[in-house]
Amino acid sequence: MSKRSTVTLKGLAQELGLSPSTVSRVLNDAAGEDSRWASPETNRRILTLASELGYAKNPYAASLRTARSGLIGVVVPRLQDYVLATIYEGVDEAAAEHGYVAVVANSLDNPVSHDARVRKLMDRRIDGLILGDTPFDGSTLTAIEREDVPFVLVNRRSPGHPSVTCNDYLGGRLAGEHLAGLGVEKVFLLAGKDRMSTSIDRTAGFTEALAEHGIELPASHIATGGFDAEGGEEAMRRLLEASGVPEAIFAVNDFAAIGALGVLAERGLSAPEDVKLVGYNDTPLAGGVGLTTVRSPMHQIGRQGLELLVETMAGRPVESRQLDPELVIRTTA
Amino acid sequence: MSKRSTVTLKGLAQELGLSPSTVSRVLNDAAGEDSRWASPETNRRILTLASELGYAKNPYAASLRTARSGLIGVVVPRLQDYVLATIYEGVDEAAAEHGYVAVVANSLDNPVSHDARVRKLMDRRIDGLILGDTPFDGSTLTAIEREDVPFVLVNRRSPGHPSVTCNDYLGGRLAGEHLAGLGVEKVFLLAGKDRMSTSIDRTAGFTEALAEHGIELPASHIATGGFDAEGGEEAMRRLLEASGVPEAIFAVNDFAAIGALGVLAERGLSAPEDVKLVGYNDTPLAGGVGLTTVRSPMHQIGRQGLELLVETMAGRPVESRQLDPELVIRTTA
DNA sequence: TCGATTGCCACAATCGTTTGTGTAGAGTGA
DNA sequence: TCACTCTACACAAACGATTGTGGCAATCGA
Repeated sequence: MSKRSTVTLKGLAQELGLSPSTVSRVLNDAAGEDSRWASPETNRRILTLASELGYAKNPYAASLRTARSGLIGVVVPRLQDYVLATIYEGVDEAAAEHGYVAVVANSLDNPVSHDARVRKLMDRRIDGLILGDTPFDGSTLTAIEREDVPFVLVNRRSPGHPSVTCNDYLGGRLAGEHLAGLGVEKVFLLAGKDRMSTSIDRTAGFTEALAEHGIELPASHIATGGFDAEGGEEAMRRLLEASGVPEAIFAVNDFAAIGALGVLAERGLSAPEDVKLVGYNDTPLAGGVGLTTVRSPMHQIGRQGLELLVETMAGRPVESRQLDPELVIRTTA
Repeated sequence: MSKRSTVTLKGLAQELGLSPSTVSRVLNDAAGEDSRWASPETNRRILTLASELGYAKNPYAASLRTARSGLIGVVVPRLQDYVLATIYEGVDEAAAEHGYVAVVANSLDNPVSHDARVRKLMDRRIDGLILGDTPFDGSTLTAIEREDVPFVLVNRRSPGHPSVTCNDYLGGRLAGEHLAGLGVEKVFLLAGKDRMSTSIDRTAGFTEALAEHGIELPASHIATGGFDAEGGEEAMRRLLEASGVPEAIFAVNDFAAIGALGVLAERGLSAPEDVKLVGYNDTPLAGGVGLTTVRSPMHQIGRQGLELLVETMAGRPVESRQLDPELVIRTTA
C-alpha cells in the first residue's frame, strides 16, 4: 500500500537477488506457493515480498507483450434499462471471477452509435465482446465479423450466432396460457420493438398459446413500441383509441406494462377489475405495483453469456442457451 | 478496416519511408493536417495512409511509455439504480468527449466490496476516479487518499472533498414548501439511508421548510431505509404501523415513493385523495404514475463530475458544485 | 557574407512484462 | 564412473509506442 505503486517486477527481482524472469513465472503460476518454477524457499520469498510491497503488475506492459488485454467489451442498448443493467451485473460478476474486467457502452439501439462504440472498444484491444443490442436479423454484426474478435449475444438472439437468452417463446406461452385460463377473449398485446427476438419470440409464444384456446389476436390488437414506460403508454393509447377497452393485456416488458397501467388509470380503469394485465421480466417495481409478470433470469443471462464467451475465446465449440422463465402471479391478473 | 488491426506505427513509418518518431508526433498532434512536425506534404501522406490502413494505436504500448491509461474509474452503489445509471451515462458521455473511457464498478454500498473494486481499478492504472457511493463522513475515502489518484465525488457529497451534487437541501425545501402550501399538518418522511448526504440534506431542507410554516416533524414520523421500492415499502409499513395514516408523505427517492404508493394501495388508500405524496429525482416511472417529484439533474451531475475530474487531473484547483433541482407537480400532490 | 534560426526529420533509449533459450550443479541409473 | 536428466535459475529479445537529443539544409537578419 505504498504511494501509487511504483514497485516493478525488476525492482522486486533486484531486492530478492533474482532475475525478473523467475519472479514473473512464479507470480503468474496459478499454483502459487508451490510453483514448479523455483524452490519452495524462493517461492515463499517472492510471494511474501510481493504482497509486502503491494506489487501490482503493470497490465499495460503485460498486455503489450502478450497481446491480450483482459478486457471484455459489453454493448447494451441502454444501461438505464433495469433489465440490461442487471444482465450487465451478471456479466461483470462472472468476468471478475474469470480474471477479466468488463467495459460497457450504450448503443441506444442506433446503428451509427453502435458502430462507434464497438470501434472504440476494439481500439482498446478487448479480448471478447458481449452484445446485448443485436436485432433478429443480425444486421449490426457485419462490421464485427470482419474483425475476428470472439463475441456472443445476450438477451436478444440472432440465428447463426451463439447467444444466451431467456426462452422468450416459452415466456410468451406462459402469459398466454394464464390469460386464456382467466376466460378472457378480447386481448391486447404490447409487443415492444419489432425486429428484436425478445419481441418476436414472446409474441409468437403468446399468440400460439391463445390460438390453442381458440382466442384470436388480430393485428389491430397488437402495438409495437419502446421497452420503456413511455413506449408502453404510447402503444396503450393507440390501441385504446383504435380498438376500445380490452379484457386483458400482455406487455412484453414490465415498464411498458406500468406505463399502460398509468394510461388505464387516467381512464378510470384499473387492474385486475377492469382489465387483466401481465408484464415481463419481473423487475422490482412489478412487485411494488402487484404486477403479474413473467420472470426472466436476467442476472443468469449475463453470467452465462460471459461463460459462453470464455468458451469461444478458448476456441471450444459452443451452442446457444435458452434459460427458462417462470410465471409470477400477483394481483393484476 | 483490415483483419484485427495488425498495422503498427513502425509499419506505417516503413511504408512511408519515415521514422516512427515523426509519424507518432504527427498522428498525436491535435493540429492534424497542419501539424508543425512535418511538411504539409508529409502530414497529408501520414494521415491518409493511417486512415487507409485503419491504423489504431496500441493503447498499451502508449500507456506503458506515458504512464497514463486514459481510463477513468467510476464506482457506484449499484448500476441497477436508475439514478446512478443515469449519472454514469453522463460521466461516460463526457469522458468520451475528453478522450477517456470510463469503467464502472458496483460497490453495493459495502465497504469491503468498495475497497476491492477500487483496488481492482487502481491495478488497471486508472488516471482518475469518480465516486458515487461516498457516505457523508467520507469513511470510504481513507484508502483512496493514500494512493494519490485524483478523484471527485458525485451525487453524494462529503465535506472537504470536491464533489458535484444536486442541491439536495434546496430540493428538500421545494418539497416542504409545496406540501406546506397544501395545508397538511401530519406528514411522514421516508428519509433513505442515513449517513448519506442525499438523505441528510434533503431531510434538512424539508424539515426546515416545514418548520417555517409551523409544521413540526417528530422523529416518530421519519423512517430510514433503502433508496429502492422495497426500502420504501418497508419504511412505509413501519410508519403506518406506529403512527397511523398521515396527510402527506415525502420520499427522498421516486422508487421509495412508488413502493409507498403500493403499500397505501393495499390499505385502500390512494394519492392524492387520501394522502399527498411527493418523490425525488423524477425518474421516468414518476411520470408513468403521475408522481409529483423533485427533478434532479442526474445526467448533468455525471457530466460535470467528469469535467471536475479532468480539472483536478490537470492540477487546477477546483471547487464543488451544487446543481439546482426543480419541482415537478403532477397528480399525487 | 556569415552566423543564427528554423523547418524537417532520424536515432535511440525507455516504459515493465513475458518467454524462448541457456546453463551450472545436483541427483540418478547402469 | 559416465552419460543423463532434473532443478533452479539467469539472459536477452521482443511487444509498440513516446520523446529527448541531434543533424542537415534552407532561409533569414544585419
